Amino acid sequence: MNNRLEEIRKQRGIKQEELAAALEVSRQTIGSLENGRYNPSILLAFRIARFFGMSIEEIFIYEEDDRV
Amino acid sequence: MNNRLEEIRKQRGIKQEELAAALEVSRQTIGSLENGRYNPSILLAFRIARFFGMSIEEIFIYEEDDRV
DNA sequence: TTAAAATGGAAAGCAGACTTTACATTTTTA
DNA sequence: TAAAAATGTAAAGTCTGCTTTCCATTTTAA
Repeated sequence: MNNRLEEIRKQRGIKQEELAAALEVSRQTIGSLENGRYNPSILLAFRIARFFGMSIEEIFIYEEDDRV
Repeated sequence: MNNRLEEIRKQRGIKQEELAAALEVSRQTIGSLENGRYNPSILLAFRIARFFGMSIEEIFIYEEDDRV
């Protein structure tokens, strides 16, 4: 799964650390998501989407062959 | 987090086992989601939403105090 | 109303999401 | 250009999502 996290975060002019604080997760979690090391839990995805005022689908890009 | 899985599945007149097969997960996974034993991964949430032709937000109901 | 089908749910095991700690590299600023 | 700030990334640990197996309970159908 791809995502537009880094792009959206930079549009808003905020740092990984600030986003992490706002979402109450670690900075490493944000970095790991931005660099595709893993996918967010659905709860974190909701919190990210809500923080940016967007839908999950606008931020996280599901690809047909993504397996559970 | 709440969800409308059971309601939507029954609207479509399909069984847990059929939904499980369509999504390529186990029947127990569907039952566990419907009964709130755990939340889906974001990949499974995407697959469920796509299967029903709905958005994740229409099926899974995030509540403000849900923590990661 | 009994047999079959559907659902509920537990246990053990594996993989992935997230944490903290720690250090290296890159980018920004003075 | 040197110091400071921001980001990359790894390791070990915990917790949760999902699996398979198994059995009990509820619902449907003959």
